[in-house]
Amino acid sequence: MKYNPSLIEKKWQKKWNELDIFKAKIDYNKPKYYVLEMFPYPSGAIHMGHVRNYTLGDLVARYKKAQGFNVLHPMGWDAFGLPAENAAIENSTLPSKWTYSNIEIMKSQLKQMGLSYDWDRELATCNPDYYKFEQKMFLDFYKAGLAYKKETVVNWDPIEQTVLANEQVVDGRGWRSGAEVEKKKMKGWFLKISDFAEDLLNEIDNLKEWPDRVKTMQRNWIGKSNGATISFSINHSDDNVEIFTTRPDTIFGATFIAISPQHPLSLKIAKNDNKAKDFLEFCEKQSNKAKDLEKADKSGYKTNLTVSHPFKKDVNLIVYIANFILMDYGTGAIFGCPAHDQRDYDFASKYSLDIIPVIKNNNVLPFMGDGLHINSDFLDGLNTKEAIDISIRELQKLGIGKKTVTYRIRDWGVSRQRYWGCPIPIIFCSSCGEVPVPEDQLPICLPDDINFDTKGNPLVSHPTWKNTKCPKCNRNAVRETDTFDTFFESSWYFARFTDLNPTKAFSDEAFRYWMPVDQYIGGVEHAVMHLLYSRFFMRALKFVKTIDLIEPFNSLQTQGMVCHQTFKTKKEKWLFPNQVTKENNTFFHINTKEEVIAGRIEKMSKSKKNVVDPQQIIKTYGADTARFFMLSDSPPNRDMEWSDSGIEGSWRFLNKLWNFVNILEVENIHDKLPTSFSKQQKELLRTLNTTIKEVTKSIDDFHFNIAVASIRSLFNAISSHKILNNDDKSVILYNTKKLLILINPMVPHIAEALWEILNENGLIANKSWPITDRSFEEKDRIKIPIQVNGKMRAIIKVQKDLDNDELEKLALKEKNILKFLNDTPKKVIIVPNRIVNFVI
RNA sequence: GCGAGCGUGGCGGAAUGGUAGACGCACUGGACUUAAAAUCCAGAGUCCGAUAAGGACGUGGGGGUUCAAGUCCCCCCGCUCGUACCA
Repeated sequence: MKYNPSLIEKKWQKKWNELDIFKAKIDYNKPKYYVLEMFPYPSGAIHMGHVRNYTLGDLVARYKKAQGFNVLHPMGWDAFGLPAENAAIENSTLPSKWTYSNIEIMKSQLKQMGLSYDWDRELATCNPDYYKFEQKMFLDFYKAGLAYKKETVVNWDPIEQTVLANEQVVDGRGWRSGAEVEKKKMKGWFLKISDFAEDLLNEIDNLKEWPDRVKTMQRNWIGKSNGATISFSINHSDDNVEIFTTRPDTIFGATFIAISPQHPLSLKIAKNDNKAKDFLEFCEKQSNKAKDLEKADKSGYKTNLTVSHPFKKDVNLIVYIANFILMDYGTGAIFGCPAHDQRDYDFASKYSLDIIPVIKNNNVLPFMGDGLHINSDFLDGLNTKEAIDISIRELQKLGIGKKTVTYRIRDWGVSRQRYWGCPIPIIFCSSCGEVPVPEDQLPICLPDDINFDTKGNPLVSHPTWKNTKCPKCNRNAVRETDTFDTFFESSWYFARFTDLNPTKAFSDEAFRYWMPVDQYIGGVEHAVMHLLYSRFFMRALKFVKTIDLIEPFNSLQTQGMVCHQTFKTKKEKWLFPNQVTKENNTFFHINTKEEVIAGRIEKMSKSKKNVVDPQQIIKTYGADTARFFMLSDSPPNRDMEWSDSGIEGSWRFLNKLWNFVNILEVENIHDKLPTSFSKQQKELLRTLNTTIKEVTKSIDDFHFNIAVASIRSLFNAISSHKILNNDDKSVILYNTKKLLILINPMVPHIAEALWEILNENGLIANKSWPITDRSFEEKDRIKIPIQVNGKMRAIIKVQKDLDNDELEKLALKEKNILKFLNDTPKKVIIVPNRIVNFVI
């Protein structure tokens, strides 16, 4: 029988479904294991990134099940978001309709992949059954003082009359309208993540199974700095300007003060100073994306104000308004010490300000390192650490400074001026002010009767939706028309999966049993924001006494991107890979036959058309081949390249496996091992044993490509085993069954089918993971490389654990070694069972 | 700009500081076939050498530590992710 994936995949998916074997139930007799992949945005169709992510997760889920864990492996939809509104505008449909139909499509695609989800736990965040709970959570946060309203600056498109997301601003213009984007001040809701900054930072140390790079990024994002605030009094005025610095020790090198354009003092100055006003307007036009802001040329406006230096009586420092000073960080003001800070140096050079070195070095400025202080009065001769302490002490004595800790992390702005998100349950009353919606009036559902013909947020222009009565005084009032940032939904969905309780966000028992997530898997692009918000959310929920857990994810793995070669016509038009054919190392357009330029290998993206549709791949080769290729080539945490030849290779391997098992003679052969073995049999069993060890370790280490490689090696060993008698057949059958169990988490359909062909009863999905057998553990003879001066010159095969003298003697018998050893070696380095190195 | 990561044959990638290139793809030769595909067997980092033995070079570039460096340290180059309203 030929390998027919579409036939067997359907058959076994149906079987798993009928037997409901992936349904998760609380069972206190088994250790639990919660494996979760980041849920997708229902954009319309699954892409290779999803295929990769979910294949990784499914491997873990099935592997842990085989190891005897009670596995929870759910899937759902991150269903609110901007693309649904864009689609609604472009195709005059409703965001909900578009989203739900996408969910249908994508769900059927995921089902074709044979993933071991408990679909009974499926959720969509745009469903009121889901978002009603987060309205309650927000109210809890609000009542606990964790949510507040403050003014914020947004991108405003004057033509569309709408707020633009950063990604909708292209070169300072609205992506649809092309209008120059304005900055507009608006009030929005914020959550006090900064209250938890210290704890979020400290607890990173306890995230033992998170990648170091993610932890480093989060630490840097939180950005704790120890420093000082110093208050400078402004000459001829009662005002002060308070600055923050991490380097109070360089105070004697201060040559100017710089304040943010959004600083209250800047605004005050601009009232009576048109040039200052012009400068602030210039700054407002600058992009507020961090990357643009930092890259922009440093520029400043010299105000008429000066402050006096606290320790240098006759020195006055000019106050500048400078575009590179961020209002959100520290106090929004600094003192500039050009000699020891790159940005200050650039600024001072541009405006010809004094540069006074205060730390001794070899005169290369700016110098950011440590050293002995000079030109610094009472700090002279001290190193940085001492000088920081003393300078703060002296500032304190003067009553103008103190030790201060600052965090770079800002409070989380959760307001979005959009329709397709969870409504924020607040009512504005002209007499009572902002009033939380009473809990018995939840949920506040989105209206369906909307249209996007009117500009701006449909909730604002809706004729009735926002009109309501004040819960306190019953007078006419209006609802908050902002909706939540979609990171709100993704900050707790993993907890909701533990139990789709209709009345509570999560039942205590289910939460306590399943949480935290044991293995979380997703793209590295979420390293900071999503993961940090989720960590914050757990803390906030604990703060309002909903739960008692602070870290949602025990182990984290981040996957790389799926990349593919790009193709362009000579006229610079992108082509899909299936429009291109290769002949003699040259690429041609499949229809026009014109030559095609093969571009760089890049992340698959629709805009560059270098995408391969998973649906097509599954149709051609089946889900198992797609899954196997996803696992076999690259380690999960690195980028991988999709290649046609790679998928072909996987397809060929599964065919080989299929054919091999199909022609295996199993009638009257049992898989009980003989009592004694031939040399060949022993070698094969040894290979099996190493393979079990290696596959287990590689899966535990998340090096699935190595697990695949060793399974392939095992298969090569089994299939090349010569059959001389029935004992050989038994050994082969024994090995093949173990191989099928090992490969099952990767390619579950073919594994089930072959399991059945071998006359096995029951599902392979329910079989236990194989264990190693000590009697086949190690080889007794090993190879030892012999080096001369660190260069490998010979290899000898010796008895294991041979002592050093014997080893040296044997090594010295090698012709090639003697050739290089003219003298007696100066030194002989021997690492037992490892290496011999003669140094001459 | 800042923060983080990555860089190994023609390609994807293996390698507790101890034989660089496991496993696979592509390639070459052979078997089978009327032929092709598929399949099977063999070969293979580059260069020198005879298709051998053996040698030289070789993990983005430059320097260093070490008996020994892909691996550790310093500098540089390139690419990727994030940068707070994309998800």
